[in-house]
Amino acid sequence: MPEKPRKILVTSALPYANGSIHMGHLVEYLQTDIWVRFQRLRGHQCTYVCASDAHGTPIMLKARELGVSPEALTERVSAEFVRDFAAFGVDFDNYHTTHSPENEALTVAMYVALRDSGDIYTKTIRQAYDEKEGMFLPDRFVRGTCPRCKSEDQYGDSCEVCGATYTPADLIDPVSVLSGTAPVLRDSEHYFFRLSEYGDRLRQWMRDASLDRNVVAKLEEWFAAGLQDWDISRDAPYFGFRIPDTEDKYFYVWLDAPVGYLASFLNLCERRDDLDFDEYWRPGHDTEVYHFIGKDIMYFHTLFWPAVLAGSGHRTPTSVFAHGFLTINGKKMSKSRGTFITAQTYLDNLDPAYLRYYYAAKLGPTIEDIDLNLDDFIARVNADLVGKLVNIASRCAGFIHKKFDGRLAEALPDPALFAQAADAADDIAEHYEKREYSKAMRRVMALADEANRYIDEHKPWVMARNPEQAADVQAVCTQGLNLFRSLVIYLQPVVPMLADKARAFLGEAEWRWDDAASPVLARAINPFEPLLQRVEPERVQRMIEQSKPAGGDDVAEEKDTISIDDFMKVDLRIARIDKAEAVDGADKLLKLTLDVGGSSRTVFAGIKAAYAAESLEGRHVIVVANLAPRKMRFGVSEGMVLAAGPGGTDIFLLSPDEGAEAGMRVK
RNA sequence: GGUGAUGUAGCUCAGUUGGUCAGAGCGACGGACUCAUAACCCGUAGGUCGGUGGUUCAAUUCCACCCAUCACCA
Repeated sequence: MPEKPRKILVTSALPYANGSIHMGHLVEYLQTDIWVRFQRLRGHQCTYVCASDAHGTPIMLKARELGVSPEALTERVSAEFVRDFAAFGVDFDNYHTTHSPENEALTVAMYVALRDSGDIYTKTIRQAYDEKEGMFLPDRFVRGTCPRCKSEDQYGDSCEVCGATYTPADLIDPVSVLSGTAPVLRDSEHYFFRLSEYGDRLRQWMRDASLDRNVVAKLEEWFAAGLQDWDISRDAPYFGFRIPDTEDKYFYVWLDAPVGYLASFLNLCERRDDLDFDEYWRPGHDTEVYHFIGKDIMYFHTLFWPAVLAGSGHRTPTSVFAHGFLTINGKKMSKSRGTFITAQTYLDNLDPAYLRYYYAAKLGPTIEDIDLNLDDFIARVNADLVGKLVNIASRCAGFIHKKFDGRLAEALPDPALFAQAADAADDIAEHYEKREYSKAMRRVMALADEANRYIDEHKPWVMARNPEQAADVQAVCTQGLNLFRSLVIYLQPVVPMLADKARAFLGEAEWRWDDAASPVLARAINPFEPLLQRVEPERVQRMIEQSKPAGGDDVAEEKDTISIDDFMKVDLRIARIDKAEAVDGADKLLKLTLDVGGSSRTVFAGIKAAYAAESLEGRHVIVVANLAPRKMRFGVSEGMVLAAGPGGTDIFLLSPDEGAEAGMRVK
């Protein structure tokens, strides 16, 4: 089934050069790298490029804070990225930066093409401006009180409490996070890209790209909402590329970031005779281009990016592959829990092969999130990789060396069993191709079970006691080692470092995918050395400890613990229930009228299943008095009464001891 | 709030165009073995397939609503 060699260009999203690579980033780079290595193993020309995303306000400000130039900052961070990626075996053909001459030339050229074809126009918009800092503020750099639910200290684009979306101008008491001063609104001319003109072309592209079902659903949603034109400019000061024919307008970082894919590739083409830029980026060629991204940046990669490419005379991506987010032990990564694990901290404690295998064992082609459960991680890696796979070689190699001078038998005793493993190649390849890595891993491990069962059934250690059966011992172990070899070839894209060691042990040169179908026989192999150590739980524990913040400062911002000041923000009061009544049409709610020391207020509480309304009147409870009012279907709730319990009929209201009076503060 | 996704044995996950579909691996328990990094092999474990209604001869699989978790809202 050898296919015609394909020419494939693959990218991973460009990491933003203001932090460290962590476990979450690695999901994407490892998913991509596995796919790339698989394609190469199959004999295709697969080129993998990436770059640091170096522009934008956050990097500019971080550099300023550190007292260095943005260039110096991003260069330093990029060097760390390169080191981390290399350690995890991420095999880029090129790693570049968006702050490069190639990228500037390409970005400007694409902009000019779009402008000349009428896809760019200018419009004056009104935006938050920090007069003290002398700059316009991105939405996230303004904080204030949510106009809808009145929650304090919310971002300028949306409220984390009630989910409302708005603009910084809508905030009550807005404050610039840079200077602490109140921003003013100021007019500025911005450049817009006519995305709205690209609806039909994008729909067509969506159909051609055979995107994941969930990605299509998301796109349909956006189409239904109507495509809006895209603001591609930012005012100085800004770290980025200046827009031609302007003095103080810069390209928005999200315009030049994806161009970085082209720039990195162009930079590589300048060094490689076998790669032609136009063959991959101009229409009409038989090459393939794939972008691996996280689901959070689908908007940019499935709408803006294909439109910008098409509008500037380039080809559109063959497809875009989106993955989900990583949780650790079922929760978002958290510094205080020690699950904000950087690549470096992982490497200080554990073998990258573990993580590559574990991610592969959990990854599928969808945008579903995956969970790194550390107990499962230890069990899975040890059971599958060490207990099953490596064990096959380990239990056969000894006999071959001790009894047969390291020489394999002339023939396989059970060709059918070997064929079974060899025949799985197509299925496994298809799984890899479709990014169904978890299915591929399952299949390989099932074959490993077969191999172990085979050895167990033939018991070479028993036959070894009988000199007449020597040939059988050699044959059985040769069979086992060949099964092992085929499986390792299948796993090479996932655990290349393990495969390299196995290949050295078997004394072979480079492997191709098809080599899994033909056994190695009648030749000497090298002494067996442990190919992979078991995961030591203590190491995992240490990694967690090392990932926890050293001081107490960082803990507070993690929200797992709060300061006394945070607690004092909560105004807890004793309240007397004056009236309690069932709410018409609500299954769980009781409407409570509370006396909170002179003032009266209404609170809806979901305690109907646990308390009869009449039984409550007159009793004292504890209420959160300064909770933002919340509009409910049956009226506005002006607080919350405290209760414990799992819910349903098991709800238990908190009461003060005798003597407490309505209105007293709880602290 | 709107939209989308997810919720299956202790853990991680398969699976069903509705009827041997209630599964795998790990863990646990029992047994066997000793070649192997206490690995491997055999067997057992009975989870109302998030909840409540509905459609149907039949629903975990279809529909509605609800709950929980997550994401997106340029």
